[in-house]
Amino acid sequence: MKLLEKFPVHITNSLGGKKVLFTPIVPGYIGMYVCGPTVYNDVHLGNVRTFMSFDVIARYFRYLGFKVRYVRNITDVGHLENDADEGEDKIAKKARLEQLEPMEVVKHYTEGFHEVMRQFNILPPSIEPSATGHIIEQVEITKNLINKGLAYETNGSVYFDVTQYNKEHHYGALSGRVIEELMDSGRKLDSQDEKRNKVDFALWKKASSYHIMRWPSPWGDGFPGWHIECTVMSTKYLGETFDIHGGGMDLKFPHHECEIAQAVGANGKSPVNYWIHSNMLTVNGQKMSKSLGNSFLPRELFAGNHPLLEKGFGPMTVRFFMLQSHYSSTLDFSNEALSAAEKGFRKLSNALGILKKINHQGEGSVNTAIDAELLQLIDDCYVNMSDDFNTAKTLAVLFEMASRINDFKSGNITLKNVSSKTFEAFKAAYIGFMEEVLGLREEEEHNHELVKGIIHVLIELRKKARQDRNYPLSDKIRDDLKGLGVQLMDGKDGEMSYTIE
RNA sequence: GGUCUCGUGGCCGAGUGGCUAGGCAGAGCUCUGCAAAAGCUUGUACAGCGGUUCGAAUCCGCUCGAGACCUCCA
Repeated sequence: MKLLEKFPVHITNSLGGKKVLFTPIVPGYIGMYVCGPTVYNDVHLGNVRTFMSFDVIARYFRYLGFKVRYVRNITDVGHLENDADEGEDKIAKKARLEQLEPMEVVKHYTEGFHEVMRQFNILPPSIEPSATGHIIEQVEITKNLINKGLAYETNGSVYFDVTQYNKEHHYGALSGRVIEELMDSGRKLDSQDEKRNKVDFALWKKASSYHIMRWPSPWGDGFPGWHIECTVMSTKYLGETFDIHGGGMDLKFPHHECEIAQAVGANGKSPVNYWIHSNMLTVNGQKMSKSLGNSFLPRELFAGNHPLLEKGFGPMTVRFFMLQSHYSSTLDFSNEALSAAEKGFRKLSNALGILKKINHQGEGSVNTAIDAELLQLIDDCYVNMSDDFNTAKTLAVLFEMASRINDFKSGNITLKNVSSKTFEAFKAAYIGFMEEVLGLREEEEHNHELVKGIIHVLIELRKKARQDRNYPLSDKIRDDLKGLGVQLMDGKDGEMSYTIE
């Protein structure tokens, strides 16, 4: 745990709202739970941002040497359209609309979700449990809460008694809500006859005769409420109290507040030590969301097939773009910002390619000032990441490192003046922070081998033309290729490289 | 209506009491047959008003503006 001692991690804990030193329950191990997607629709880029934020957090902890158990669920039942009695499960609704079995809907969108995660280089969690796989546990905890007097059954449905809970505990600690205000504010819901108080929320819902997703329970056929699945799955795999719980800011209330109430009610202890909430992706200042209809889908982004986009952007460009802001800030999505990100990312990516080809050739007289600067840059990466996962500042350091890499290449810095130990550490750090921590790799070449072969033929022809000083021809080759999105770059000694848009 | 967050230069976006964020775009220069890439130099900023302080983008108050949550949402 040397790295952790040198660069102790500080996290802004949503519970309390302060930046605090992170201390795991068991030294060297971290249990982390993040609310996953409800698989009733395509994931959009706002969803992607959240999973990317926690991907980087898990990656960094692992880079520091922690063993991380990362649990991210799949919500495949129990997500109500609203909290009223007529609330319909999202999966069931989608299935009805599309004339599909609910599990067909779940399968389809789960696979789509995984594909998107793969495209953005978001690593899979250690465990990916689904709500339908934990019906028994959800029934058990509901029974437990009834026995403790914290839940009640009405007409085949079971509700959590928030007012009762609040007598001994504090409902609203995470979100800063005051129960009295919740009682008499907010919009009115249609039918709440079944609930004792409007703040109560469903643990189990009775399935109406036409409802297609249903399981037997002590209260008749029904299906679980939304909040209970996360309580069950997080504590089952991570323990009654675990280190980190993450999710989007919009889940803070009521979802995460309810999770706390359920866990405290059932187990008598606070479930989570550190709550982390990632902020929203906005479009023209407004939250990107399915209900607002301003979502960007990944495939629209890649193809540039969206009214607000002038062209397509690769997933790594988007990843870089998102990591340029802090996870806790809103980030505005626009064509212009993405174009800037594309060029910025190319710079880092080029440097990565260059660095991988450079090897230290034995030292001469070491310049201690340069050596010290390079070592400082490595430390800066750790310091910034340990400071509440500040990817924006870390990227600024990586840009500085990229400049040094170009210095190595151009000879502005002679490698002989750098100790081999420092160089190897620098190389490992740049590659490590780029690829392992931030998950930035070179944009996937979707080009055919044939295309690459043809480009190389043209490069050879152009080389010949240049040797013959036939510049009109060599320029035509270069310009025509540029028109197709292939940028040739002449290096020293006839060396040639190219980038493809 | 209640609770909360935010307002940084042409654009995006870090930063929380004094010390260059960074990227993109712009200007000049170097290198190059010309480009591109790379390097060097460079300008523009902290919504407004008032207060605390030796000193505030950073703390406090007010005003204006934007957004989020209070209903499903990452």
